[in-house]
Amino acid sequence: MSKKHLDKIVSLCKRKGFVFPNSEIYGGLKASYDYGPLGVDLKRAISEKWWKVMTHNSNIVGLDSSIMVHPDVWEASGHVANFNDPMTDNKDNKKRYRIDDLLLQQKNKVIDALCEMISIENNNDNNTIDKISSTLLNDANKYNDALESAGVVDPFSGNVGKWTQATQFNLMFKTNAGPSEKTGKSIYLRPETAQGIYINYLLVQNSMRLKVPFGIAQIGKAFRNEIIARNFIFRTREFEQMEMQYFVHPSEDESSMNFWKKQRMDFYSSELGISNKNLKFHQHSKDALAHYAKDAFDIEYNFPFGWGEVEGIHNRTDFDLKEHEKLSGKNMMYFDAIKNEKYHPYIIETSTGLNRLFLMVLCEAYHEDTENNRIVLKLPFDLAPNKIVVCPLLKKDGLPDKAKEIFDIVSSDHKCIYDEQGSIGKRYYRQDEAGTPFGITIDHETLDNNTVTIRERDSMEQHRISLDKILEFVSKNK
RNA sequence: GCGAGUGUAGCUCAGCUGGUAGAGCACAACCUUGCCAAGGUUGGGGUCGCGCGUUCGAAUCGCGUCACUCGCUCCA
Repeated sequence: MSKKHLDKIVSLCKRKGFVFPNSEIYGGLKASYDYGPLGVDLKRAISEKWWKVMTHNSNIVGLDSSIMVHPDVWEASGHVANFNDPMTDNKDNKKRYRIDDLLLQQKNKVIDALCEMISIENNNDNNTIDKISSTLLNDANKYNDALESAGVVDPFSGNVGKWTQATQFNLMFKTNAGPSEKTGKSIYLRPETAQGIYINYLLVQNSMRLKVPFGIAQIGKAFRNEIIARNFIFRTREFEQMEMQYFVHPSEDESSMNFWKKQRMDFYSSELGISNKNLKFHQHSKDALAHYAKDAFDIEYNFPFGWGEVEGIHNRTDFDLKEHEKLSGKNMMYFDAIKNEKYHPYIIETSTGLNRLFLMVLCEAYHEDTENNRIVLKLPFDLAPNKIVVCPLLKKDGLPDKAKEIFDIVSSDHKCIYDEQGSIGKRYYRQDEAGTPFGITIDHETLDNNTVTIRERDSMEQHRISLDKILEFVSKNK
């Protein structure tokens, strides 16, 4: 599938009511999209599949925690410290660097010069580096040209760079709780839903009388100030996560990791109809691991723009629980009454982006049927926004009345749509493009003997069946 | 954030070196049509992303801005 396909999918999404650009009448807002009537149904169908697969398992329960939480949560999680990296650009070649990364690659005399400039001692350690970068940031105006005058070399060009002053990139959205800017408290919109699970995990465990291993599942919005937001709905600043955090005994972490890797990969093929050839695992290398992770796998999908992550399966160890215990001073240990043992469970995280799954499902379903000159969205029946289109063959002779009657009956079991506009072929094609799996057509014969033709979207085959066999046919052929 | 490109009707686009907008599809109404788009008639819809400037006059030129695409960069 080529990049051109993405353009076509974007256009189809807008035409058919799946996804609209947000705030379009005001010129748009970067990387912000709205889900239209068909889109919201598709998105909901995907999340319902996930919810069912997760929480119908007896030892996984649901949670809906708040988007806004106590700011200390993000101190404890490491998000405040780890995602506020001071950056600088080299104006000569437009390269951008994290200042700490850059300094690590400098000769000692350069670091010495910087230390002297900001009057600290050079201990030749990471602490010194951190101190330099935070000072450059905090007094950005004063140390405007510090990097350049200290002779900091651009590793790419090998020359001293023309460095801009240190700039902070805040990955978290900061806002104010309380009606007054002055008295209110600065808080963050959550950058991941996981922390809401961790801070509640003992309450959940107690109230549901759960024993390790158990899981907590949550679907909700998260917010990140991505530096680049691109590829349609693939990376947006506001997005919806579906996370399941699985709490295990520390000795069980690796087996649990393997279990969930398989479970999650299977989900895509068996529940969402994604072809295996378009899916793969990607293991994070040890030095690319997040600050909390011991091991991490992504599930990637072959998007029109290349392989992209749709889910992360991470071994987060006991890092988060221990950090929360440290900062809050509250016990975060699980008590195993049978073994009479107290410990911090390890957490295996499965974290997926609903919006990405949505895009993946659309990319997978999109087909150009050149033989019949039509576009078909081959969505699985369960995911299709509309299941059946009901059409009178002609807009006369009482056929519309009969069709509406049938529409009412079938609608009680399946989401249906009624269409009498245009030629019958045109109406079929319209629905093919929206992914509607079946079409029922009412003709004069229907008036005589209560039979209709039912047409299948993918094969375009038609069958004559009696009215009372519609549901049976649909459930057999979906 | 930097660089390049793009921005005209719901969608895809045309509009030459400036003279105040078009097509196809889509949509709506009516006719036609007895099962797989593109038949007929009629109609709705655009201050040409937005702002400022140059000009007698700008969709067309310049600057700024917003958005999208691509490349760097970043990515829990």
